[in-house]
Amino acid sequence: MGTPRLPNKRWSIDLEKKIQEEHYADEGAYQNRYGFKPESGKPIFVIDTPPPYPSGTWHIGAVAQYSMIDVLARSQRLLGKEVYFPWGVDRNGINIEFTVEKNTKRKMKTYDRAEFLNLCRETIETFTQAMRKTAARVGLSCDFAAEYLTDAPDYRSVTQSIFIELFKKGDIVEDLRPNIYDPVEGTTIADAEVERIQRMTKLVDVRWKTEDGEELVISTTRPEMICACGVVVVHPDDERYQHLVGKRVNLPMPVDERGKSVEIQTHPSVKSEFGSGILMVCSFGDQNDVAVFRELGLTPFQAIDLNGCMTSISGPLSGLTVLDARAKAIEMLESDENIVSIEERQQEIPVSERGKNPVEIILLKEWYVRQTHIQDKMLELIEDIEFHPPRNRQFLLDWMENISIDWPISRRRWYHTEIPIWYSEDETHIIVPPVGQYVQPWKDSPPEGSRVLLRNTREDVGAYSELQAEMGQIRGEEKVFDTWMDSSNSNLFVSGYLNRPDVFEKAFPTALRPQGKEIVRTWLYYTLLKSALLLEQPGFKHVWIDGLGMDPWGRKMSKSLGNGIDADSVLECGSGGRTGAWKVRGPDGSVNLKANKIGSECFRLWKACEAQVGDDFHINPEEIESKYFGVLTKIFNVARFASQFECPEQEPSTPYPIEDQWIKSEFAAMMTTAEGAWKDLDIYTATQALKTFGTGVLPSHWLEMAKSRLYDGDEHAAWTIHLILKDFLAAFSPVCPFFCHHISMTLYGESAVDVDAFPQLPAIQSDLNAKTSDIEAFNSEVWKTKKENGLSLNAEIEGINIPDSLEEFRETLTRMHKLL
RNA sequence: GGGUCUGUGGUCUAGGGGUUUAUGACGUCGCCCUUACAAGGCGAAGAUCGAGGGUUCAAUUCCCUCCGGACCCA
Repeated sequence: MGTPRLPNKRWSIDLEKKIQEEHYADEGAYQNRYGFKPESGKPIFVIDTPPPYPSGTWHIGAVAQYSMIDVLARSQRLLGKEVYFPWGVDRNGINIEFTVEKNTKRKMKTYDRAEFLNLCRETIETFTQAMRKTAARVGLSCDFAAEYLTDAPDYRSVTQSIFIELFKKGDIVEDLRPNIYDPVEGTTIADAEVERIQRMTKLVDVRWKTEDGEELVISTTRPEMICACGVVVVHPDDERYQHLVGKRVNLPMPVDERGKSVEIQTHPSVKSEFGSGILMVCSFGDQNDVAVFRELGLTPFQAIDLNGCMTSISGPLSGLTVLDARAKAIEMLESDENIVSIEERQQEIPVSERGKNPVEIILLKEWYVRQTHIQDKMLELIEDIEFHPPRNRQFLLDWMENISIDWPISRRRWYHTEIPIWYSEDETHIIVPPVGQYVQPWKDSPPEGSRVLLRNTREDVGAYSELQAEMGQIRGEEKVFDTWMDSSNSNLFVSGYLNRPDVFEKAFPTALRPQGKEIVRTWLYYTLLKSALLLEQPGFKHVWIDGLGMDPWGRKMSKSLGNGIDADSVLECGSGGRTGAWKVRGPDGSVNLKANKIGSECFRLWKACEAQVGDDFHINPEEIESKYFGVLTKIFNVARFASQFECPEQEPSTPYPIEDQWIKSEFAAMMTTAEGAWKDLDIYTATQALKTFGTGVLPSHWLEMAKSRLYDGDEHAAWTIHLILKDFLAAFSPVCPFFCHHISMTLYGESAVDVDAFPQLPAIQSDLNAKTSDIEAFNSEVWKTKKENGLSLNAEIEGINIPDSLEEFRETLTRMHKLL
């Protein structure tokens, strides 16, 4: 026995930070420890981490989730896998464009394109730096040296090459179709980017006349769209209007370049109880109009142009914005006495998620990824993927069931990956770059190795260098990709597609996709779509879909609610003796939360213990500290206690006393559970098992039994405590890596985070494990009796009987409790 | 408005027809500085398992409806 080799009396945030800094400081050592070494010979385990989008603050829920991905990465290393835990940053997209516009108070399209891109790049780089810091502070063991940025040439070239590959296969098509369009931002958007808001609108009852003079009334909120009306419909079962079906009705507004009347037909989508029960269908007032036009085989009109203004078919409204046109249409209808009534009513209108602008549906020639044809195949492939938790597979299936149109992927924005195409002067040919080459067609010429394809049939007709003269004045595509086009390549990119074919062969399907449940319909779906189209394979072996971080009352954290909690404030809480304080708006006014020490280890332990994968979790710093900091202290003290006893050079060859056999068997049983849980990506079960053992039966029962032997220099006891502690730290290190690293380095000179094979376990003796509850009950009873009799715990006591079931433990229990 | 998931002491959680007078943790209360640990130990109180209906000899567990929450969609 000597002085404890762990000098600190307890775990602290300052100690944690010091260890962390040392850990990250030596890049060589760090890379050696956590870098991806595909040639190591171990089974490859690639994690397709969600590249975070730097926006200035990293949501604490996302940081918590990311720390759990780190737990998965570390636990797989512990199980002997060659883990690739990439650090990627998603930097494409409209968010950063908006940020720059806001900061400079200037709209994107007033800039020179190259100048604007530079501003975006600089801004996003500062955000990225802050995010890297937080990533290190929460203890991520990513391969930071291999950082990838989705706006960097190497990543974008993969996106472009995949686009070309899919185009050649016929899975990407160009077509004139109705598109959801944000006229303010000047771009098409996908279904997934539309949201709806409530607003007041005028519902106008307009008088129409059939060609033979019968009057009918049609209610509409969009009278300016009358010029694009293709048909008037009634419900097939509506008795009131059967006589009208087949007749023609005159448009109540003047129009140009089109017929002045339309036919009356039937359609089941009409709600007879709404207004008069007669509906005008225009190209395109809403999604239903799109469906009716398609079903009835009508030719759509182009009523609104790319600037959100009325086109020439609207006659006197032409050139006006939609809102002005609506006002003028009402005015004109009124002066012609064609308005029966106007009613103010609340209505839900579709707006763009990013700009909150009312969107229009207009006809545009855009690029699409075909997806409706492959749904059945995808369903088949997805069956091979293991979901964690299994029920979250349903989110994906539900979304897939609702896929009815192809995925529009072109956008009229700038800070995105460019569509890698040039068009010949006569528009019949397209020119594409060679694989792996990043191009910006809006400013560059086709690079060496570019090919010429027929635009319609995709047939390769030769090298651009040879056909250049025939192409005439070529035009570079100005449009860019939807950012999901980039993100949905992440698993291919990190698994080595195109860049490391040798690795890709072993690494695909990607071992694990961890993500939040809110982006199943986008990131997960689009990624699986790509894998299905390109490779006819499921993209992943495992998909791990976690819940979301909520405020302490279970509500979503948001700026408008004022209930957000900053991640850095929690991770830094307790450093330099500073306490943390948070003012959070709750359901009944503001609440002040206080904590003295949290840090990354406690934060990670909390998330690991608190919620099963898939469940939403409440984030309350006070709770994190009170429930989990004590666990660290307890385990730290067990180690500190153990550290005063030398570990024997060799395992003693004589038989172990019964209590040592018992605790080793208990330990083996617990570790078996933990190992199974780690294999199963079940953080909760593994951590709970370790925590319960490490703070419960080990210190409270066995340590008390073995204490006197330890003080007496007993080799069996010393060997046992160190055997258990060392392997415990290895198994616990995925959750609290710096904590375990520090203790194991101090005691054993080897780091728990470097263990790359799950420890060999002692034999499980189930007859001994069966005694555990009796032992715990007996000990409790003795402690209680001593307390009731006012005796200190190390006082002698008489009159206590050891039950028959614990006969084998008679000697140790007698010594432990000083029974007489 | 629709779909999916979810609902166990103040908080988080285990259990998934009878072995349950429902597990454990935190918090609360009471007692105790017992040589690793008061960031500890012992003990106590606290839940009609969201509400109502049904199936069953038996429901916290299965079914239905409703209510709350979350995610997604319209």
